[in-house]
Amino acid sequence: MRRTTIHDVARAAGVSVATVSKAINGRDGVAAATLAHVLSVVDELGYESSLVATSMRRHRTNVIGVLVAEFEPFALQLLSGVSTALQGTRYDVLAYAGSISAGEHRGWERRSLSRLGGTLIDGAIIVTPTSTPPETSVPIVAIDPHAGPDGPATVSVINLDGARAATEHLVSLGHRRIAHLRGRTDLESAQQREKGYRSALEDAGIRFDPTLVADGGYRTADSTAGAHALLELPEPPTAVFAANDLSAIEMIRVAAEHGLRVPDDLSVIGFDDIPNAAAHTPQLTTVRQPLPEMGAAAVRVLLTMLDGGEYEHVRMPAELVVRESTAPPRA
Amino acid sequence: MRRTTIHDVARAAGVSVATVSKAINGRDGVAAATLAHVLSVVDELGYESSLVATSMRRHRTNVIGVLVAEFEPFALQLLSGVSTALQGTRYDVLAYAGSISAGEHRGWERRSLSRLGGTLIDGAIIVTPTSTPPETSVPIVAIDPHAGPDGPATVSVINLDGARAATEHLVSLGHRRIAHLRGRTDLESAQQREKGYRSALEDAGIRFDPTLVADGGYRTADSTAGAHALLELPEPPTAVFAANDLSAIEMIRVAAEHGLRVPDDLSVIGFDDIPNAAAHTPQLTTVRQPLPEMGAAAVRVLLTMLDGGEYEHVRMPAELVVRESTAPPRA
DNA sequence: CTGTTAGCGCTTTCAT
DNA sequence: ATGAAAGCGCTAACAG
Repeated sequence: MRRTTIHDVARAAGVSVATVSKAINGRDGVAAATLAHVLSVVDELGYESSLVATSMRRHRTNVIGVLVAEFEPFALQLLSGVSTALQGTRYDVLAYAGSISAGEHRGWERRSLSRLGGTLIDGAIIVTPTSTPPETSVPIVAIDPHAGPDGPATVSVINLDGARAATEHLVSLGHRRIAHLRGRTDLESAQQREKGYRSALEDAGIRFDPTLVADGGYRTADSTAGAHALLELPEPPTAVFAANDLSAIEMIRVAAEHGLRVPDDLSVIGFDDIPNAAAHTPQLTTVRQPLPEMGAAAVRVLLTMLDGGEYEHVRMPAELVVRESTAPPRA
Repeated sequence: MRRTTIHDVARAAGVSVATVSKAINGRDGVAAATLAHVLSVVDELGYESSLVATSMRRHRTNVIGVLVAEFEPFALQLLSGVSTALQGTRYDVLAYAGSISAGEHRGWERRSLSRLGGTLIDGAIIVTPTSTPPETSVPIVAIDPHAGPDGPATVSVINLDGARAATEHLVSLGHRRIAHLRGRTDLESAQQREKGYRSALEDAGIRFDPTLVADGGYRTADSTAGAHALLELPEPPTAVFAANDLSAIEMIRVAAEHGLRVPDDLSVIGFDDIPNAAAHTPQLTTVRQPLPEMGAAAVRVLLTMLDGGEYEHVRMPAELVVRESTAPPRA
């Protein structure tokens, strides 16, 4: 079954494809009678122009791309905000997970951008890119940007303050041996969170112990080893600040494997406040990022850029949310 | 800044575009030396072929489309499952919310399908379509299908049993005046859930009262009026079975406006078990749909179809999850 | 082994 | 007011 093309419409209406194109796009130079007739045929045949073909000729599609490495909860929440913010505008959203078939994780955003940009999408919102995107054919804004030299537009939370708040919360509960399961170290967010952790320790007069920092990479699977390592330390921590909720949840799972209960035997705090954080047992204490709002902010910046406006760096506050996974250390 | 095209590569490498194309796609008929040279230029220039242009010529893109009306939690969870299931295959995922700019909700899937199908995506997974999709140029599978005559492939939960379980749960707590905030009545799922509700009432010897059924439409905004109507009845219900979690949550919000607390003054049960259900206060009692698994099932069916296999109707069990939003009626 | 050519579905000058 | 033709970036015959 072949799709209906503009040629089919033209043939059925007894006019040329050029006329059909004009009729559909409201260009003038079409007689009222012809217009009505063509549109009725379009309707009858259920014709819709191919996004691909249109995109190729006209260099504008009215679709915004959200480029992600994979559809994990963080990206999904952002997407939800982006989608809501785009209601009532002339733009549709298209979300693309470009690293799935590629296998290769690094550089996925460049690949996606090259494949979609300039055609198909008018602008892109890139989530957690693995590098600072190069000058591209379309405007882009990065959410949770790479740590390299500042690319144009970014939206992120004030990670340093968020991490400080998390660590201070643990300190205030009486913990002294506080570990950090860190994030994807190529991202600015992970670097800032580690920095916030260290600075809060310092302020509390706690000596920084490098053996208490393990890699989590922001992903469940990448956190397992680090979580084990932390708990198998000769002198294990009584609390851990995980760089995001996914690794916090994995931390808790691994702790259970070691016979440790949270928060009784170990306090765990995360970062992000994905929907799963509050749904988890125990409910996760975390630092909330206003994900939908960040998505909306990215849309705002991007639309401004598409209208020829200036780019911007948006920073939003992160907020400590105390729930059940943190408690004072055992006596 | 223009995007790098195959012409740029050809020029830089001093060969024709045809040769570049062959080199990139591993076709034979290219000398080893030429191949190496071309690939090095490709690398240097950071060239990636345009998905759009490729799609137009070759009628295959290795991308699967997930078509949704909007990115709400239900679709997002499904997307997550789809994405995971596609790992390790040669397919990428592209999610498209086609009704955003259109404004018009009805028929969004036909529009999306026409715009993307045949080009851009090799197959589509359509979430809650507003009609039975017509024979199309690409294989499709519908999740939570329309109630019309069966289109080819579908994936859904056994809604009737799920709804019965929900209603029976309410009955077993001692409720007799049980309302139903129903879903999008054009969907099979909503019809089956209402049917399950009525059949469970009947089995319990409770006379069906049509004034206890209000419209919710599966969306927060569409549930508000129905929720109010139910509570303003001369003889209001003591429990309500909301057709999905979004409307259950709205039901609870409206109840609070009426000074009613859940579950003390009113029991509310939802359907779906979106992440927010467990995160809500009070935690929502609901009927769980295995959303990620359903997404994965849809992928499996679609890949089979893409390989020339037969379509299938997958039905999965729904499971009652008792949490905090239901309790016995007040004495 | 390499290049020339046609054409995917559409929009846009430019003739008529 | 209408249509013929060129061309967006690419691939697949086909010639050389």
